[in-house]
Amino acid sequence: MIAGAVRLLATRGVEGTSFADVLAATGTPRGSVYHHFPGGKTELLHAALDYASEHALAVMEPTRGKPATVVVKRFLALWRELLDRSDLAAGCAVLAVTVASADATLRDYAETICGAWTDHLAELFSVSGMKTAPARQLAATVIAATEGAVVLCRAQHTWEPFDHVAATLLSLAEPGVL
Amino acid sequence: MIAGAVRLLATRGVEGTSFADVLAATGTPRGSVYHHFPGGKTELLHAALDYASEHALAVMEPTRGKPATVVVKRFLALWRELLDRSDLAAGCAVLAVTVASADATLRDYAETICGAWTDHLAELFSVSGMKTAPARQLAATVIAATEGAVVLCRAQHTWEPFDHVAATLLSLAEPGVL
DNA sequence: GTCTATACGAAGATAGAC
DNA sequence: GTCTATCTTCGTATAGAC
Repeated sequence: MIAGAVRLLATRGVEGTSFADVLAATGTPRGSVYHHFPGGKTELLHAALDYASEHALAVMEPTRGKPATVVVKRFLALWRELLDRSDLAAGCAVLAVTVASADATLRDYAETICGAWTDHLAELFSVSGMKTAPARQLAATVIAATEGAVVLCRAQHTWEPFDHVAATLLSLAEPGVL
Repeated sequence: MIAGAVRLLATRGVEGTSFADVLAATGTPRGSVYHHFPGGKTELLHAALDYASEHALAVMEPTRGKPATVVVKRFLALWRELLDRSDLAAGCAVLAVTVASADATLRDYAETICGAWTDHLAELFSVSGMKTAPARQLAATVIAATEGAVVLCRAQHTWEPFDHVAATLLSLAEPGVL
């Protein structure tokens, strides 16, 4: 059910992710929603963000110690898979909450996740040999450009933005560029 | 009223932009909404997207013939102003529609706008002396990274992502890099 | 735990008076 | 043109039976 919420969040946004939709999409019994999520929709979306965030962090982790280009490649692959599986319809659940949630608690949690992603990516770059400042710059650029590319691909129904951004980011991750 | 809709769209998303909110934010009389916008909310948001798109294109235009770094600087300034005026709360109206609109007509219009932005930016880079392929790659990267940076700044309440991305994009726009 | 039924509010849209 | 009143739909949340 949490995974279903993530999927809906990523494709239709916060307001498009109603309980009815989540239930219909996952086949979950209706009567037990507030049994499992006493906090209602906020709690469900909170769990969904958590799930999405952990998944992303877990995917990045095995690249620890590898060159920066490998880290970037793995990060790009994560999002390429998302776009591919959804036929360019799904995006980032965290971004969806950031730009369209009325709930300040949820937006704050999205803030935490974004910060964690940046820190994690920057640390992976540091371990791979980059100095702290360029590592943080590269991390911010990679996350921003990738998130933006995903949105553009969804809008334009084309892989072109993603391919262009991927090429650019990989060249930026080459040793000595930043 | 259209400008008010753009503002709400950029800060709260599609579902957060109710007629009541737009009216309250702009002081428009309530009874005449469907007089001016017979198509209802869809028509209002359509007009809002149009307005936002034209504004962006108009801001870019005076950089025609200037070096690519100047074009990028002006584009970045456009978004820096938006973030600054809203204290890191507002974002891109077109992006908001792309990620959270149930209306396929609106999403399609957002697609058109994204395409127009990319084409326009790529043409400015071409005029400034870049070859077609790198011009398109730089255009896609600039738009994606900037849009992503705006979202991250909103999420984290920090200018850090934007500053990092701005520095990276400016170095990418230097002659001969791409 | 899971169900049905229902209360409650929000928001889009329409009708008709002025 | 602008207003008020109202209809309708939808989504969250609760109550209570099984």
